[in-house]
Amino acid sequence: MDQMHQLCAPYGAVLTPLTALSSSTGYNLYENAHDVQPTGVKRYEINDMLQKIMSIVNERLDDAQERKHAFNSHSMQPAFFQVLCEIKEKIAINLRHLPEDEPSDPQLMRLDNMLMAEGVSSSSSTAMNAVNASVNGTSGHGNNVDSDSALDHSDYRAKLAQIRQIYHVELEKYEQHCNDFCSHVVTLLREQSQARPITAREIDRMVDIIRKKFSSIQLQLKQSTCEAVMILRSRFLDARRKRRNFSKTATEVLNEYFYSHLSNPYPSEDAKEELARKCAISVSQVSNWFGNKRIRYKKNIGKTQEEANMYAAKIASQAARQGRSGRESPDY
DNA sequence: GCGCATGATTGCCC
DNA sequence: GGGCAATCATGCGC
Repeated sequence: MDQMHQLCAPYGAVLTPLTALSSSTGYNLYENAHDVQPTGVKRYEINDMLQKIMSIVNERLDDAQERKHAFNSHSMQPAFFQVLCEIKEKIAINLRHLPEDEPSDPQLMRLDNMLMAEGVSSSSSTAMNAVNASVNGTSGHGNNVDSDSALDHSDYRAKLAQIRQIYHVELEKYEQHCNDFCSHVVTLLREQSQARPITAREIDRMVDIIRKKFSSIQLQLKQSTCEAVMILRSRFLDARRKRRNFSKTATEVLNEYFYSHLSNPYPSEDAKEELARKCAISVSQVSNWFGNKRIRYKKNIGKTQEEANMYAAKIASQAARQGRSGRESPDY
């Protein structure tokens, strides 16, 4: 914002160095003993002009138009402009000292990624896909959903859609204000460039600075949105703790695999996917099931022996049937 | 309502 | 990252 202050500073801010520099510019304002300048303009005229310039900045733009026009058409205006150019050169308000474009903020990138992943900052169709993926994700219910959880899901979707809507409305508002402010500043600087040296590149720089300021506000908006999504998500995840037992068929399929691979009950990723497909559950649910099963089998090996025998007999009879029909035994 | 079964989560280890 | 062990939270039969 310092650069903005420097560029938008009242004319008075550069009038003090004007005195000091006047002798070196050839427009010595005060040293003439008879109060007459080399151009034939008297000292009181210069003071009068400076006073007018000073007062212009305190007036409304509309009210100042006439006086600005008078200033621009004044015979001393080109000389004054030249003085300001040289002053500017001396006090080094130039682009060499302005910082180059900064790399993308990693925090902003993280927030953007999260908002994209949650389907908040992407297009609407992609957003709903992301929401659906989030709701029916790998660690979720899979296809094992009932009407209660469906209600939870629709509630989650509705709330996420609400967050998305608020986010986009606010974002649009910020962008609108930013554009309005930028165009206002550009107009102002272009107008001022008639009276003092302001290059097009400096105006562009100023617009960049303003946009960066507004992007910091956007960052806050993104942070707030992320927080809201996280809170909503954590509530939904809590709700997902309401587990549902697997279907009888699913449990049988899993048990058959477990007891037929009792020497090494560690299904490969492919086998887990196949089991997940057969049982209509997710791969992570299959992993959970086998994790629980291994521990509980080991803890209770005597008690589960009966179950093991039952499945062993079942597997043997299946193998016998398949042998008679010439089919190969299923292998995950 | 109680106790057990069971799916999910968490923290730790390798 | 996968597996183990402990634990939580819920389902379910009695």
